[in-house]
Formats: sequence, C-alpha cells, structure tokens
Amino acid sequence: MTEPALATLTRLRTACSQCNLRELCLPMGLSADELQTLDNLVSTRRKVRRGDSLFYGGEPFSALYAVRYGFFKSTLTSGDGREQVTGFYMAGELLGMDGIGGDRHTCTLTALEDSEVCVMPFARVEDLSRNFEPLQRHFHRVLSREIVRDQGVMMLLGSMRAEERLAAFLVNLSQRLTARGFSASEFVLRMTRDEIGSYLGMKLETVSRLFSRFQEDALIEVHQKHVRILDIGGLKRVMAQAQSAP
Amino acid sequence: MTEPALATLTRLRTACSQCNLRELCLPMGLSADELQTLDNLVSTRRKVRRGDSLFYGGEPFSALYAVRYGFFKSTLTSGDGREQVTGFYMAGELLGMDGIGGDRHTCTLTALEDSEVCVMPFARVEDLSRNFEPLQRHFHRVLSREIVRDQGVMMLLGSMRAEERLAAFLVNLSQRLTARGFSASEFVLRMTRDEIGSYLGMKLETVSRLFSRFQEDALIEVHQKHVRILDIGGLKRVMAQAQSAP
DNA sequence: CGTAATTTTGACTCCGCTCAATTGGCGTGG
DNA sequence: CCACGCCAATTGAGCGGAGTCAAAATTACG
Repeated sequence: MTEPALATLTRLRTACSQCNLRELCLPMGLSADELQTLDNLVSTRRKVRRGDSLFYGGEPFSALYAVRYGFFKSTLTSGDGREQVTGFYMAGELLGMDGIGGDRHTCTLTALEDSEVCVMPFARVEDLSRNFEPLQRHFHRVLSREIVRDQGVMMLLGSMRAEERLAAFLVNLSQRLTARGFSASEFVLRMTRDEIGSYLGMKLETVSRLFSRFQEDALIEVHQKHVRILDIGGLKRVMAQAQSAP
Repeated sequence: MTEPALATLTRLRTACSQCNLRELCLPMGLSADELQTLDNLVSTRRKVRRGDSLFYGGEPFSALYAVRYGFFKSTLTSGDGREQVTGFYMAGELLGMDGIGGDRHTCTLTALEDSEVCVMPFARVEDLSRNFEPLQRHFHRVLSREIVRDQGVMMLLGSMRAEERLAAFLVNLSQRLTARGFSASEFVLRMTRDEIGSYLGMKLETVSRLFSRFQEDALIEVHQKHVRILDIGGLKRVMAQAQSAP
C-alpha cells in the first residue's frame, strides 16, 4: 500500500463523515459535501482509562469532547469538599460545555470504563459555526438540551421521593441505551451505588435498599451491577406516583 | 419637534447601545460602532404584569428575552402535575434558552412583579452571531453559564441540608442584587415561602421555620417579605458546614 | 372593610440517614 | 488453584430532620 493511500485511510477512519455515531453528534440530513466540511471539527482522539479523568474542575477550558465509546461521570466539588455527581455520559454525548462560560472547567469528568473521546478544539467549533449554519443550529440545540436535562434533574431532586428518583433514573438509562442500539431491559451499571446515590441525592444504603425493594416487587432483577428490567410500565408508575389528594 | 427627530429619539431609547443594562446583557469592551450593530437584536419590548406569564411550557419557541426590570420565576411541570420552581431571574438575565433545543419551551416563565423584557427573535440572534464574533462568544458564554448555574442547584439539592440550602439561597440573592447596584443587606423577597421551598426542595413550613431560626441566631431579620442580612459571614458558615469528621 | 391568601407556630409522624455487621466479588500473590 | 485482602453491596436497628396536619396570626387585595 502506498504512503498516500495509507494516509487517506487513516483520515477516513477519524473523519466524522465516516463515523457511525454521527447521527448522535452532528446535525442530520446533510449532504455528503456538507458532512465533509465538518471533518475538521475533530483534531484528535483521546483514550481515557477507567478511573482516569478527561479534565478536572478548575482546569483551563480549550475543547469540547464527544464520547466515542465508554462511560463517564461528571462531578462537582463544593467549597467545603463535598462531591456531587452531576451527570452520566455515554457514546454520542458531548462533554465540557460547562467550561465555555468561564474559560475553565467547573466540573471533573472521569471515565467509569475504558473510553475514547473525539477532541474538538473550541475555537474550531466557533469558527465552523459561524460559517456553517446547520452546525451553529445544532450546537445551540445541544447546549440548550443540556440546560433542559439539568432542569429535569432539578425537578427530580427537588420534588420526588427516593423511590421515584431511582425509578426515573432506571427508565432514563434504559431509554438512552435503547437509542444506542443496546438492550432496553438488560444492562450493566457502570457506576457504584455510591455514585448513583450522589447523583440522585440519597445515600448508597438507600439505593441498595430500593434496588432490593424493586426486586421484591418484581419490577427489576439485580445482581450487583447487572440489572434486568422486568416491568418498565411499573417503574414508570412508581416514578409518577404523585401523593394523591383525598 | 419634527417627526424624524421624534422617531430617532424613540429608536435611541430602545437601542441596546443606549441601555444602562448593557454590561449585563451584552459583550463588554465593544467600540461604539460595534455596539450599534447589536441594536438590531431586540425587536420590541414587552411588559408582563405581575402574575402573568411570558411564555408557557409547551409553547413554540421563537425568541429569547432579556429582563429589563422586574422579577421572574421559571417553573417546570412534571407529567403527573407536580410543579417545581427551577429558577429566579432579575434585570439583565436571559430567559427562554430552554426552548432552543426542542423548538418549544419546556418551562413556564411567570412575572413575580410588574416587569419588562426585551424580545430578541432567535433567528436574529443566530444571524448576528454568525456575522459578529463577539456576540457569538458572548452568547455561548451565557448558555454555558446557565448550565453551570443549574449544576450549582443540583449540588444544592443533592448534597446540602435544608438550612444550608436556605443560607446559600440568601447569599446568592444578596450577591446578585449587589451586582445590580441594590443593597446587599436589605431587600424585599418577590416570591412566596412556597416558591422558595419549591426551588430549594423543601416545604414552605420548613422555609418559614428556618427563617425564624436564622433570626433567633441573629443572622438575619425577617418581617414577612422584608429581609435584612445581619451577618453574611455567618450565613456563609451555615451554608458550608460540612458534617465534620471526629 | 371584609375575605382570601400567606405566614407562623405547634404536635406528631415517617422517610431516609447513621452506625454497624455481614456477605459477596474480584484481583493478587503465595 | 486457593487464600487472602480489599472494596462494593446488602441488610438490620435506631434515630433525627423534614414532612404532614392543623390552627392561629398577619397581611394583601378587590
């Protein structure tokens, strides 16, 4: 194989236009030409080992990251050292948007399994956005959806009881996995009970107890990190059980 | 006064370049020329009566709004009808960013006192952003800061106790009022105990009891909606009192 | 000025936390 | 290959913070 041919092959393999996740990351309905203008978005890819962090709170911000494969948690550390999990991210989702506003990251992103991300230098995102309207629209949508997602979590934490929160969490996970072509009913949790608890505003013991209760009620089957959803409708009912008026 | 002169005067009065809030809304450090290119951002202004809503969850999205004066709350209603306050907004802050992602608003924005907003049709925001880099940067920052703000609330709701949350709320209010040239230590709450409680994930009775407790502890003085902060340092201490180890 | 809404306060209850012991999984090294 | 140790998860007992229910006080508003 000649040198140029090899180079082309490599380029193709790291090009967004050839990526099977592009429907999750990029605007849809683009022509082949248009798609190629986006191949400049990603500068490099970066592997992150399980337990390692992509970036830390306080670090200077320079790029956004798209998850290619793997699983991440984002955590926020308060002044007095308490740590709170603020989100979980999987393939096709965008990381690092917290850093735009203040030129440094506010949260830390840690891989919960061996992962890989596409590095998108933020200057390129903005440059391409100015010259290519579909990308601009798409980028704004992604930012806005992150706001909406966070508001959903606020609703969760602010007005739901522990069992409702955990049910909502499971339903959400199931939906996101489905959208990625995984089984909707059977999966492996990548996070610990403690991390789930932190995200949902409860203690790890409460998470564990609720998993057991859901199992007794034949809503799920749990063995450690393995979860099988037996009754998604039941979970949705638990999640919406407003304490009804007389 | 001639007709044209009158028209000019009116235009000047609604122009961003002449607005005394522009440091809060717009990118800083622009030349007079550059500032004028932004005068097209705002199409009209809109007054909203106390109790009325600027937009409702589910309504089609078309514009962003900058608060000129007044006070708003944003609320989210879950499937089963529970309502959660997700934020409070004052002069210079931007409303409606939740609508970008799905072309309709997800939350409802309600005025808690007679208010006025500048209407910025979103298409104009995007057009101007593409052609004017400082605006693009600024807009991205504003979106990102909203994400960071929401994550702060998640931390509040997920890992702080009721008294810590209320202290944090008061400190935050005080800081935002100060940034707008109001007194840092004395102000009138525009929202009810119920709305504070919803925002902070507690019941209105708990809010009331904590206000009383803070008063006993000489941290604040409350008479209904009037609040005077006596010991901001004390409040900050309450807000960060991690349950210390032995 | 009267009625409704909001706020305060008290008494009691219960959900989720704390503390503690036990079980189960998994990687490492003998 | 198994034993050991470590970490995660489960489960129990008891407690306490915040919720619920209820009534009184105060204020807002038509």
